[in-house]
Amino acid sequence: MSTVRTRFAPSPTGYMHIGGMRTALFSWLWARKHGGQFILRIDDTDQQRNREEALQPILRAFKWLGLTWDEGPEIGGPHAPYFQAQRSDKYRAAAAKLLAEGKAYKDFETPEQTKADREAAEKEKRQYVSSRSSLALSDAERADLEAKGQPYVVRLLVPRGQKVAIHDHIRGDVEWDCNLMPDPVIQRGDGSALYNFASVVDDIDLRITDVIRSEEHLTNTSIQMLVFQALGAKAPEFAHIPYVAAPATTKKLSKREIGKYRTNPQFKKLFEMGDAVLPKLGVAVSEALNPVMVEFYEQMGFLPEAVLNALARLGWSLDDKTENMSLAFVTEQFTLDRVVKGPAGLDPDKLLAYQEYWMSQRSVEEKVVLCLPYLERAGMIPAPASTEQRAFVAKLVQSLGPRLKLLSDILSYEEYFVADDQLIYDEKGFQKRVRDDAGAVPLLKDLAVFLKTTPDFGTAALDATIHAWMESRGMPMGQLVHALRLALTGKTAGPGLFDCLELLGHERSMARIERAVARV
RNA sequence: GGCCCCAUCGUCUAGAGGCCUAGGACCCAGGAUUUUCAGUCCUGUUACCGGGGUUCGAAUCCCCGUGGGGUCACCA
Repeated sequence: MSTVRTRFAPSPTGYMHIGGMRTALFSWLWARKHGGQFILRIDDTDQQRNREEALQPILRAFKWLGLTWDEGPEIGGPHAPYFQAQRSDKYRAAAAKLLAEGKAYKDFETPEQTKADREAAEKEKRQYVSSRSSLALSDAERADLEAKGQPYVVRLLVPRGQKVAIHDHIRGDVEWDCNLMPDPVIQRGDGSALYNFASVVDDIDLRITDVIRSEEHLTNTSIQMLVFQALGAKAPEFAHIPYVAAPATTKKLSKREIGKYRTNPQFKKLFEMGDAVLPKLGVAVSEALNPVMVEFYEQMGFLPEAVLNALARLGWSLDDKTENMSLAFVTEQFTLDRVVKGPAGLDPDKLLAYQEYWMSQRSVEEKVVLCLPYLERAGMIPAPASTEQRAFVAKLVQSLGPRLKLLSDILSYEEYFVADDQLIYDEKGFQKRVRDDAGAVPLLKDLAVFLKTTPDFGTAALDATIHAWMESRGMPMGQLVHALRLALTGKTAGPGLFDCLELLGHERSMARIERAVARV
């Protein structure tokens, strides 16, 4: 049995589609599960733009998620080049071979004529098939036309009177009637190859054994099978997995619908999170950076394992209960027969749930390392953070605990990074908990006096002393908590109160209490 | 329109003839814990697209509808 070789063949479009990523993941999993190779091939046949730049975000997404490739851009391989634009001679040679063997023919019909034929067939409600008028030409006539520079395309001669069939790993047996297929163009007038042809030539050349791709290619497979046959090559195994749909729909997730997705009830949340966070990092939700793109999730501070987990569970399941799975585990367990047949909508809520789980698996130290760049990019701490700052962030992350869901959530705790006189208050909360609460101000004043003589500002010590202090006054903690939190952080919610005090320390806590009392 | 694919809670899914008065997770709603929030722990609501078969028995097999989707290029 030969080694399993799968491939993913993106076009360098400047971003990585999350649905494409899911397809790539399944392909990667299949190769890795079998100890085979995963190849990245770039379909850049008609790219005018800067390839390098347009390719980077795609490679970046693979790297971020840890989906390594064995052959392809940056690393090359035994079947280089891996860019279709650099392989045109191979396609031309293959086309010439088919031409010589009579399995393809030069079609001198003008595009206008072909189009008219197609439309006529449509009007008469009959299946359009190629006229093959050029096939009736004599060799002399053909030579004459070529000599005169009459442009032509090369079409594959579809063998009439038979069927093409595949045994798809997910769809089962699927077949098409060749009598209903027009002869597909495999080479353009300018000599360049078309996708359905180039793709097959490459799959043969790269020794691809398993083609795992999105189901929108299912129909293409009929043509490709004929090309494999014409080229005398063994066709690979096919697995057409369902496409990823927009949240709560069965429609293919598309970059063109981004405007609509903003109002999609499930998707909305993600857009709003992006709007709130991304500007702090100096970027913004855009055509290239939005919840359809992998990079969005990276920028927002999702963990790779969360995105991977969500993607793996989109259209695939292990059993009736296993939800949280690492990439290594999924690699071990992945099988194509457990891929669901229907399209699956991306579920932002579920993704968030996986994110919470995987965040809970990370140590405080790990979270700190991952959060620091966010704070630095947002300018909340100076670029190379000092040892003291790192220690402070560690303490904050520790106190935040499960409140930190996305790495970028750290950005919403500015109150721990601003100067005391710059603190912004939740005015509604301040009104309710401080101004309108008759007991609040006197209590805060008394507390300030008491804290002056409280040297130990550790959470545990504060917990004990303040509880005792309140008890001595015959008051429940509830009386103090809200007003004090508002005074210290300007907010109505946050980490435990004693954590807030310890984080800010003696001096800053005192200053903030005084400022709060003064602004009433 | 032709061809092809698909169809279980709101969502992601389990289910390969009896284990199904359909299971899990997310979401949602209650409750408990708690100084707030978050978390955690309980509890709860909600689904087999419709109609015919086959069978002692169908979510599961077959057929027909219906619905959804993909694809029909000198795009990939």
